[in-house]
Amino acid sequence: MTRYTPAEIEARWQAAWSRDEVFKAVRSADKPKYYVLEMFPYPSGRIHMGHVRNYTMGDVIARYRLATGHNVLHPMGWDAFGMPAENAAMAIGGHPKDWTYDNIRDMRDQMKPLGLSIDWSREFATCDVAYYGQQQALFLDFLEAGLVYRKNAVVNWDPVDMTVLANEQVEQGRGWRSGALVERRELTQWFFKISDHSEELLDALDRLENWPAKVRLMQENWIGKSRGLQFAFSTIDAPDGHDRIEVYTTRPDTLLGASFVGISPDHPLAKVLEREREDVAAFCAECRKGGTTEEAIETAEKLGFDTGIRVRHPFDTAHELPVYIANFILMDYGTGAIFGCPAHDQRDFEFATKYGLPIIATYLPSEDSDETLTEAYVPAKTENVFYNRGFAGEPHQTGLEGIDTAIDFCEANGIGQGVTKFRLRDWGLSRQRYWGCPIPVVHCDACGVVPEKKDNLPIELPYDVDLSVPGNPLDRHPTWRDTACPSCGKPAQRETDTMDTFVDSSWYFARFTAPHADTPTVMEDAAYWMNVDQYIGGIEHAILHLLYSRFFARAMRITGHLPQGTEEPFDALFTQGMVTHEIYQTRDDRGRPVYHLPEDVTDGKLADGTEVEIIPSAKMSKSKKNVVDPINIISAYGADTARWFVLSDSPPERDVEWTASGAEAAFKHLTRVWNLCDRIGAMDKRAQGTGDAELLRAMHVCIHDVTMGIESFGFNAAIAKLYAFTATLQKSKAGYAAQREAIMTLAQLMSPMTPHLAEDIWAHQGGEGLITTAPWPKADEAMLVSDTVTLPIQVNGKRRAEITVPADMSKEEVEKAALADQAVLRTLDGAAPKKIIVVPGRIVNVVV
RNA sequence: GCGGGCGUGAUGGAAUGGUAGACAUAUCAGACUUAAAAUCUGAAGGGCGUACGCCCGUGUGGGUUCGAGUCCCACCGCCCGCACCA
Repeated sequence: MTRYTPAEIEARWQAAWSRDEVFKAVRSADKPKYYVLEMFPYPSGRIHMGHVRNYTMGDVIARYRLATGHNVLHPMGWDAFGMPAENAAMAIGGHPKDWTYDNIRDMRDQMKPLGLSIDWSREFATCDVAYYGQQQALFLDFLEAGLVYRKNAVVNWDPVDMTVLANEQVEQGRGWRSGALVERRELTQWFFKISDHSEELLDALDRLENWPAKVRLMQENWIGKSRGLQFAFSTIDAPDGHDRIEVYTTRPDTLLGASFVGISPDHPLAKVLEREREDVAAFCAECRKGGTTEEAIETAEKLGFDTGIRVRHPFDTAHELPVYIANFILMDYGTGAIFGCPAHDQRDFEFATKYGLPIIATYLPSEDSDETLTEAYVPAKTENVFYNRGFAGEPHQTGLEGIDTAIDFCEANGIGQGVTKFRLRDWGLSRQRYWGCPIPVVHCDACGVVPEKKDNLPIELPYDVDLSVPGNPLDRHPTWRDTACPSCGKPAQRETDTMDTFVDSSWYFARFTAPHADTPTVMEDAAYWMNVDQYIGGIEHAILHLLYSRFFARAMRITGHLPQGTEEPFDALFTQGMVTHEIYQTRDDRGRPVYHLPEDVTDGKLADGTEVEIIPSAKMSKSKKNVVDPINIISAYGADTARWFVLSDSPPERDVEWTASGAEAAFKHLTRVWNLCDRIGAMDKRAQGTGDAELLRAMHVCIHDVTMGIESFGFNAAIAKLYAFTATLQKSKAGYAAQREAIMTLAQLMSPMTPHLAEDIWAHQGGEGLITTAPWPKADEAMLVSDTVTLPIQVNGKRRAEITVPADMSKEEVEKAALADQAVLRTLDGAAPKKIIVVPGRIVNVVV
């Protein structure tokens, strides 16, 4: 008897796969292709259990597809640009580039022992010059196609770090790193014209049948289509050129309830007034404090400033409304101006109450409702209401009908037109950062903004930078910034902004199809491998990354970098849950929590006997000390155990709790299977036994169940079936031939999850070649049904008995047998059955 | 506020409208052992009963159905996404 030694087994089989290049993806016409992709990692330096779960799921799919005769592409790379590298360089010295490549090396070393079926020859990092140089080429093509442009935009500006911050990087109005109060600042930035594709990106969501409905819905909300009316108020006493104020509303049916007009502090009219009047300038300055985040806006007090300007109501020119500058109106949504209807909008209601403006209802719950409102009346648009100030259509109609008829009425009377607007804004890609892809343009005094020549690409990041001073080191670089204008050749300056790291991850999936090409993609390769058949990653990327990638695929198709039909690059998407762990906590003398590592806690106690408080499972986090390092698990139990565990217990889309006992159990089970293989291998080869047929039937049922499980992402259920079949095999008294067939099939069914153990069993039983490339077992339909079935018998829907009958028995015969059953007769107690329902192979229900 | 999801033993969770609780953890009992660990075997939703068995049971209340964890309606609770969006 030998022992299960994963460390030895796993190294051996990984070497064998590598030697035979079984995972190398090569274009071939004789097999269907299958592209499996997991969202590539940021090279933080350590892999964590979440990575293990994500890549194991992808690996199960990839290995299963390999076994079912597909030509599989399963690549891996690194999302390697970004702020952590700069922060690390600033905190501990060193260079972002060195830090990043060291981390990539470390993480690759930690990942390889997992035995993933990855074609490592396709590996790249987004910070490789070869990658971002091609990204620059894409940028130039996008620029030429009008998919990128420059404009002024309001951004979060950190005055200490001297950089733009993303909304996610602003906490309570302060820069997350510097702690400085964030300012709103207007800068000239590069934008992708994603909003031109709003309609398309929205409509195409319906075709993504194999995406989670949740993700599609989140994208739908994010794109945010709305239909409304755009029209203008004519002004009184306004500065020249502002005799009209354009507004947009989704509730034109409330037009008669308008009691004021509000404009954004960034509205052109506000800007004119700001220059002319000190009080307006002071108010606008006040509004500009604080960031642009939802959070900052949410907490800010609603402020208004009466400009003294008046506008005429379009329906009644004698009716004048005041024009306020208000801090809650955004310049980049709609027209940057609104009309306020306090009766039907809570925010307007509060504003009107604060500034003593009239509250005029245009619809009410019913004809006899009181017109004096104590709060805004905001019913669902689908609710039927009574229009007391309706101007279009019936007095009784729903909000939706009211809106439609109002738009029709206004259009017919020359007051504005119906307009569709989207919430989705253009994607600002400029970052005042060093560790990113340089934007390949040059600023020339004579020629303006000039795109670099493709021949001059890549525009490589300089290595010799000084990160000890805040701000973008590219701005201060002595020689890098200075260059010659690609157009006139005179001295000019490079753009020093780099691209948002989301750009890097928006096309990596396409680059994997030709990772070493000297063009961004190669048509034949992209045509062969695209689309990604199965994409797997976290729900946290439901909106931005996936939306940007969808846009990029379209942009790359337009610019000739992807073939037709790749507009939606991910055929199927799966969002997997996290790996969680309990938190162990005690309190110090001041009652503050002190966290303890799982390995320091035994039976709810510390080594010194102190009881710990156990906080329910939560995302693994260093600060809570509830992190389990995959490396430790692999060295203690092997990769197969780690892989088996993260797939078992919980459905893949849900979180799975890591427990020491669960990991232990996974290891014990794999040991049992290994011992079982050993035992069967030692059997007399001519040994006959009993129950061969039953064992093989159970085996075919298991093939069927596990295959279904893998195909439907029911990995936990598939594993449960494998446990059950292992128990059956363990107890079987079948002969050698049947047992050998059973253990080899078991190994095959386990091979996507525990590939190393599976290979070893295969080899041990004398299997031909590698189990990894052996064809997937097929369930014999004939073997799935047994000769007899046990049917439960219900009386009035309650289970009372069961009968065992031949599987092919007719309905009539089954009825007869059911009614003859002693337990049934007893329950019936002489009552005559009214009806008998026989569901063949399933159940019998007797109704009295 | 808008939108979505989820509520099943002590725990994680199974269950094409057809025997609720598969499989696993934790628990208990037994075998092996001087003993423990490991391993193996078995028990186990709650209640009543010696037993055959009976009653109750998938958040709560109703409905559809021969039959509901599953479908429909309402409510309660939890979780997630979006949101001064005009």
